[in-house]
Order: sequence, then structure tokens, then C-alpha cells
Amino acid sequence: MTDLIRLLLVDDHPVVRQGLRAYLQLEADFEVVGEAGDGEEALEAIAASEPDVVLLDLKMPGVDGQSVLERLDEGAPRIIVLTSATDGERVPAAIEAGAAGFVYKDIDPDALAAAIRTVHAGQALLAPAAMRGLMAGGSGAAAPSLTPRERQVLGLIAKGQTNRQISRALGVSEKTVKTHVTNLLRRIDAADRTQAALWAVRHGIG
Amino acid sequence: MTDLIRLLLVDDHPVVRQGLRAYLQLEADFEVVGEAGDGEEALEAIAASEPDVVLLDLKMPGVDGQSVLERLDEGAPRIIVLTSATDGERVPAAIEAGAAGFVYKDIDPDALAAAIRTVHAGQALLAPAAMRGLMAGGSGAAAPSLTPRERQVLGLIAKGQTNRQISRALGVSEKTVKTHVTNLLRRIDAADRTQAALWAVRHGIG
DNA sequence: TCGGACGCTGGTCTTAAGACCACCGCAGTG
DNA sequence: CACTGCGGTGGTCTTAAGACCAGCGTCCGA
Repeated sequence: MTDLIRLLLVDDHPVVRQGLRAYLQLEADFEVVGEAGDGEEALEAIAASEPDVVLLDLKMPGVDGQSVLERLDEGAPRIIVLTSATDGERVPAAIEAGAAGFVYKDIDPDALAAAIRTVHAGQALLAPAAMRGLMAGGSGAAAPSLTPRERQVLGLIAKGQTNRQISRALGVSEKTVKTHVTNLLRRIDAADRTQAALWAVRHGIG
Repeated sequence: MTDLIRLLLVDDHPVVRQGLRAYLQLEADFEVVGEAGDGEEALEAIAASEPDVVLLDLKMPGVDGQSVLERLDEGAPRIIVLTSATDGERVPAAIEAGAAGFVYKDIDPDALAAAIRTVHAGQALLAPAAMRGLMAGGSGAAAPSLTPRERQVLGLIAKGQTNRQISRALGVSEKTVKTHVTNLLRRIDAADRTQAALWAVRHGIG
């Protein structure tokens, strides 16, 4: 095997990185060239070690995975997003920001190795069926489709505020707040403010 | 070294278990006698392999860590709860249910080994300062003050369900659900279901 | 036995929430 | 110019939500 795939592991939990390294070192065509515990370190490590493929956790303190994706240039390594079942909602935005695909953290080692090789070969990863609906609707239903004001109102809903409280906070009438609420509920396909608040939490709003 | 500490690793992410095993196998006085990916497996593995110390993740699908703690008997192994910075709110309830202490998942290997030995020797782990306030007030304001049914209803609120939907899911009248909602709102000091849902998310319910 | 906790249910009432109708002004675009 | 998007506001109406009154039966501990 002459074509080594250079890997960088980015996750804030050392045990995750250690576990990944333990798996990946067993593959003859992989070389783990570095690790990073947050986005800042990741950017430095990418520049320093020039990996081919980065396994990137999105949810990290400080500079997170999404920020890393957004700061990478054209000639950057391929990115596989590591996610867990409860964090899947961040994935569409990450894909849109340039990630080549994603895997669940509970993936078995053979599948992970295959994913890495697939991505390294320039192909896209096939999303699990359970994620396709989310990704199909994801870009359309994701936070960017909210107007700035709607997003602001949503953020306050996600802090548990009533319409009246929000109207006072923003210096507008309660009627205006209700309008924004009605509009944003339709956009994010939520039936009520409780669902909207939960949606906001999952999308890192508020 | 004649006194081996038998360890069981419980976490739904294989990479975490693999990483932990990689660390812990380096310690001469530790023996990793098993792994489990959820609470059910954990209970079986505890019975089968009789570990001295269990490293237990609280947040797992199906039977979770808290349930494991609640099902263990008096003569059970010592439990160290694995948590991340964002899941700290579950810790007080876990301690109350019998865990000997907790460590963050980003702990370094030496500190983890020391924690295991401390717990095995029958001592309690010292909580980091950042957690003391939470634990001091934790027992009073934490989830255990909710009745089992209230907790269940709260879990469904935190999934965005209406009272009617919850009544159908639980096979009770909507009136009953409203009663539980009224009661739980008062207990967790929330003004409405949206705040309750957010509270639930923060406390790892639902 | 009694009292409290728990789960269940009914009734009455108020109100916040949200849908859907309408309109305005401003800015940008074809 | 006409149209769209955005932010703002008013009106009407329905209903889900939640507070607070009541009651029942079961279980458990003092």
C-alpha cells in the first residue's frame, strides 16, 4: 500500500480521540498525523500536519466544528463530521459549509474506515435513511431562512419568554411579536412555541 | 500488585469505551472485565462479571445511567459517573442514587486512574468547584423531586407534545395530564410548558 | 387507624397563544 | 411602475393551556 491517508482527529474528549486512534492505527493505509481538542487547535493542526481527511466533532467548546468548516479554504482536507444521534440537526449546516459527509459516533470500525476511504477518493458519503428527510428539508428549513427579526424573536422564545415579555424587550407591540411568531412557526414547521424553543435549542439559537 | 481493580465500562459510544480501555489497560492494578453499550447490557454485565468499579455514562438510549443506578442493590460495585461539561445537571441525581462520584470525559488518564483507586478504596471523589454550587442546590431543585408520572409527562412536553397528545400516549384523560403539568410546573418553578421543556432539556429529561 | 403521597378524574374560568383577515412604509429589483 | 421582502400594526376569532375548586381509591409509614 503506497497511498497513505493522513488523518486528523478533532474532538474535545480525549477518550474519543484515543478510541479513534486505536481503531484507525490498525488500518495499514491510515496514518493518524495529529489530534486536536477544539476548533482553534484543529485549524493549527490542519495547517501544521496537512491531513487528507479530518474527523471533526461539531460540538466543542470555544471554536466549534462549524466554525472550523467555515474558516477552511478551497484546498482544505476532506472533512467527516462526527455526530451523535441527538446532535444530528447540526449536520445539514455542516454539509453546506463544506463537510464531505458525516458518521455517527457509534459507527463500527470497518464502516468508519470505509467512510474515510470513500471520502478520500473524492466521493460523497451516503446519508443514512433516517437523515435524508432532515437533509432534504434541512437547507430550506434551517436557521438561515429566518429573517433577522424572526430569529431574534425565536431566540427569546428559547429563553422561555412570553409574547408580552418579548414585545417589551424589543420595544414593539405584542401584535408584532405574534406576527413574527406565526411566521417563524410556519418556516421551521413547528406547531407551537414549545416546539419552536426546542428547535432553537437544537440549532444553537438563543 | 496483588489487588486488581475490576472495571466495567458503560457508554453507548464504542470509541469512548475503546479509548477508556486503551487508557486503563496500561495500569497494572486495573483489569477491564467488560463493556456495555446501554443500561440493560450494563446490568447484565455487572451481574456476569462482578466489577469492583463501573465507569457509567448517564446519557444513553433505552435504559440510561440513572436507571442503572436506581436498579442496583446495596452490594453493588462503586460507580463513577462519566459526564461532559454540558451534561453536568444530571450528576446530583446520580450521586443521590448512589454513584460514588463523577469525572468529566475530558479527564486526563492519570486523574482518571486516581479517581478509580480513590473510589475503590471507599472514599468519595471531591467535586470540582464549578460543580459544588449545582450540587449544593441540586438536590432541592433537581429532578428527583418530581413524581415518576410528572417526570414522564415532562419528558413528553420536552418532545413538543400537546396535552392531548400526551393523554393519548399515556392512555389517561387530558384532564389528568393537565393536573400533572400544573403540578410539575410548580415544582420546577416554571411559568409555562415552554419553560418546562427548556428545563427538561437542561436536566437531561426527555 | 390516620394522614400523606400518588395517580386519576370532573368542573369552572381566564387568558395567552396563534391563525387568518387586513393595512402601512421602506428598500431593492426587474 | 409593479412586485417582493421586511418590519410594523390593527381586528376577529378559536382554542389550548393553566389555575384552582372538588372528589375518588390505593399504598405506605407513623
